[in-house]
Amino acid sequence: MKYSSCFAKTSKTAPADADSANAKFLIQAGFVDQTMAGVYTWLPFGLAVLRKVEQIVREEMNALGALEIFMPSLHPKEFWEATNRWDNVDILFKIHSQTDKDYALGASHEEVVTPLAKKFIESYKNLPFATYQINTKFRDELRAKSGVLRGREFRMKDMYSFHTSQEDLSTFYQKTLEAYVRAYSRCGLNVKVVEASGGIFTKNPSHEFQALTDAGEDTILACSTCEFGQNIEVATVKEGDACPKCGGVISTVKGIEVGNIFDLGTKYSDAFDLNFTDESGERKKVLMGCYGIGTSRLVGAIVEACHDDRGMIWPKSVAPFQVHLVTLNSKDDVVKEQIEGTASDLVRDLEAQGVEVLWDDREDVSPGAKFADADLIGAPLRVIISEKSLKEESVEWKERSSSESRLIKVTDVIADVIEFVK
RNA sequence: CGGGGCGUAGCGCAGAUGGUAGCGCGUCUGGUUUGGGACCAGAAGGCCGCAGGUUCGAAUCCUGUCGCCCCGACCA
Repeated sequence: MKYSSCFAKTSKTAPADADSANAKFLIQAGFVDQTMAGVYTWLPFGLAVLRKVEQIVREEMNALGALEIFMPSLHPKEFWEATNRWDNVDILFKIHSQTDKDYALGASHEEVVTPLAKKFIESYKNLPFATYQINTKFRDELRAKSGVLRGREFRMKDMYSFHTSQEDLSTFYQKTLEAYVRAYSRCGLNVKVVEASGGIFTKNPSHEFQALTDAGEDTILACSTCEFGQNIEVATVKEGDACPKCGGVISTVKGIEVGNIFDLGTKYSDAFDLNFTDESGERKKVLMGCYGIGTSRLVGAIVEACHDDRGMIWPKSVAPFQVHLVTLNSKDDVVKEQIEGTASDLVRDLEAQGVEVLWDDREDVSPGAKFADADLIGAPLRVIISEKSLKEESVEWKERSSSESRLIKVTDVIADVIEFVK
């Protein structure tokens, strides 16, 4: 893709009121645009990242055997009344129609998926199964904040599982926990799995997935040596204590909650009378689990964890493109043509190999401005083609995460890039 | 929802004591430039968030209102 063809440009100045790194850089680099408080448009570069994150999550859910569906965001009032959440959930957006009907905008989808499952579950032979969607959620938060970390409209992957026994649910719950850790890891983010409150969902323990960074709004008590961690809301340990698992020291850290899983038990099966017939012909409640990953928040968390003072530093797996190609102008028309020719050949060959390239083809912009934009946008690899490099029959290779650059022969670039993006 | 801050050109900002709006960046034209956000000349671009009020006169004072950000409360 040519930079000049993208309408969403970078800005030299950061937005004045953005405090968090994700808001600052995502807006300044033209990845998102704020429509209103807590609501963002995902622009081409930002959408590319969001899609990659969601695809990774999708692959991990598919690997669990869950099947993807797509549920509506407009919900009938009756579904939310069935769980007493119409009047008791403050964050629920409610809509009144011209035909005098009430609807909710989906803040979550237990109320939709449970009646749905009821249509297909009759006996133990239909169980277990899990289904998920990646969709937009609406929550009337009192205060949106921190860029895409806490919005009123945001993207979320939510999965629901249905079981005949607690053992089966627990097994699936554990497998999901492991799949979540893999998904975050593939997105370039290290997370801590912590014990958390089940909120209004369940009395059973739940687990949160916390990206540990000072920008986080959650307080975590974590062992410095083993994986033990608890959200301060439910913590049975305090700072300085010995870890109950390994004896290490417990310390306080900040985290961004990028996922949460719940053992729902029969909470929703009770509300919607979701039953199955077991082997002996007895009617029993279906056991459910629900599992969420805020995918747009995850993008924000990645920025919080992966940036420096010049801009974002995308992990290869979720970068909007792998290669940021910069061509520098020459006053010599012949050399200029060589530079352009080399660049367009390189773009063509890389794209043929499935490598995504942003080519900064602007002619009226100084080298410094192009470098600053490359640092801001944060593609993993910057490749410069210039008069200087072509004299050595080379391009200049610089990784965003490193301060060193080196020359690579033009004839070797394709192979080296393919190796790099692997 | 309580507390605080801020709304002036696309972005970042300046506009004591009221007199009808300016700077930098960006944009457009022309020219010179080209390895870490180049330079010169010219130009376009504003209902000073919105609504009332005070005044001969309001970006400026008063009242209300809307919006954005931060802290807190809240948070599946």
